[in-house]
Amino acid sequence: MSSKDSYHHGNLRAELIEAALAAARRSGPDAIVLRSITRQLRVSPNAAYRHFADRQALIDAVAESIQSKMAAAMHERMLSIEAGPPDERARAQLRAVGLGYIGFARAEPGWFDTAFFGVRDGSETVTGDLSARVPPPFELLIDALDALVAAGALSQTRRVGAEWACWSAVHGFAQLVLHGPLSALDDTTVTMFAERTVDDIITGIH
Amino acid sequence: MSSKDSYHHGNLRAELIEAALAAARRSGPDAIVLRSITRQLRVSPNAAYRHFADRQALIDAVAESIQSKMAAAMHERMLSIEAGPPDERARAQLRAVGLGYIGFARAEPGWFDTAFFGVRDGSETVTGDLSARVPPPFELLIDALDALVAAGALSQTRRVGAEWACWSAVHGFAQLVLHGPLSALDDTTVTMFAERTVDDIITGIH
DNA sequence: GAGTCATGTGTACGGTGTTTACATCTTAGG
DNA sequence: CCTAAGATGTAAACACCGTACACATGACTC
Repeated sequence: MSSKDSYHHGNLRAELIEAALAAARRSGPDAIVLRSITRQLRVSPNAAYRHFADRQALIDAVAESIQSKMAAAMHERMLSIEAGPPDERARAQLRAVGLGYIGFARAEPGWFDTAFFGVRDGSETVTGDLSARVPPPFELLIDALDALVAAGALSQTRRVGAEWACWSAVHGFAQLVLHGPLSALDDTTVTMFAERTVDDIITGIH
Repeated sequence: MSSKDSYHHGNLRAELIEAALAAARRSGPDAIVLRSITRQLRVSPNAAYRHFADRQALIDAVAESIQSKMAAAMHERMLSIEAGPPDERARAQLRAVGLGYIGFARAEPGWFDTAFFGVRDGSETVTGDLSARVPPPFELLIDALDALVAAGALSQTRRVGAEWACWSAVHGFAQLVLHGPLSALDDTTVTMFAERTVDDIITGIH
């Protein structure tokens, strides 16, 4: 029991994020509705405003949390790669990053939809720290590409811009699976196409 | 003047779509709000329900319209490709499809966000015609890939699944540009990375 | 000309994010 | 220890939203 059921909740900010995480997991970012979440926590609707500037700020916090979980899942998948020739190993790691990205999206569609730049309002200028906050999953990708260079499997000149090609491919595939035509296909077929897509982009960047 | 400013509007369905298109163009799908649009057309909020089952139905109609515009824009870009060796030409066409897709997204971000499977509510099962309605832009991609096979530049076995890899790459890139980190970069740099991504995926599918 | 049906309006309900003013608890300083 | 300040909760209200239901209007058919 972390709540003190008195006037002051004591741990609201954390529990708001947790409840929002649970809601998003079931039904995506639109399920993060302040009134519903505060109701769950037996707290007035406005209580949330003591911890978040507005709804979007809560969503952002949730997104950050999800990104960490996602990076952890991807990292775990990378660990199960046996050693071998450095270049082959580097390529396998990169492959694991891509398949891990897609795998997380398929395993946790609600979370995935919440994690990255959801379709926001049109008149939005991202505030400031554009280059500062790098999503942990993206960092994994950067590292994998750098390792590929270090292993001599990718030239320095071809290295520049490769991250965008890779991220584009896996992110787009995730969208197609979660909300596009690929959602109609059975799991094994989707897995096949996912591997095809990841392998192709890895081949392509060389 | 297409309106008759009497009790019956006379052309409401079409004008609803048009107004929704204009709103979406400025600020994306969230800007398609029934009350605002019906207000513009000097019509009661419920009037829309005589032509669309609900808000989503209107959005779907708008999306379909945008997809047509998009395919037209992409097609136009393909026309400006001079003749040459069949395989080179086929590859150039495919490249134009990809760059056209991304180009449209950058030129009309609000429309692009509305055109495809926007992040919907979690508890949604797409109703029925999964395989039936193929977005026109996607058809262009299919044709370009088939042409690549016909030109002998892509084997039959490598053909299967190639559309998903290609679509994934360009769609993902569009997301990264519109709502992701790439939005912070200047236009020429983004164009460079777009070309890189498209070229890489085309190389990769072979 | 009468009646039917498509298409519009009025009113109302339940939901939302957010603001403003006020209540309560915690905690630091004299 | 007591008090003032600041952090954190509540209450009421506002301005929206999508949508259901009953009713009004007008166009087209027999």
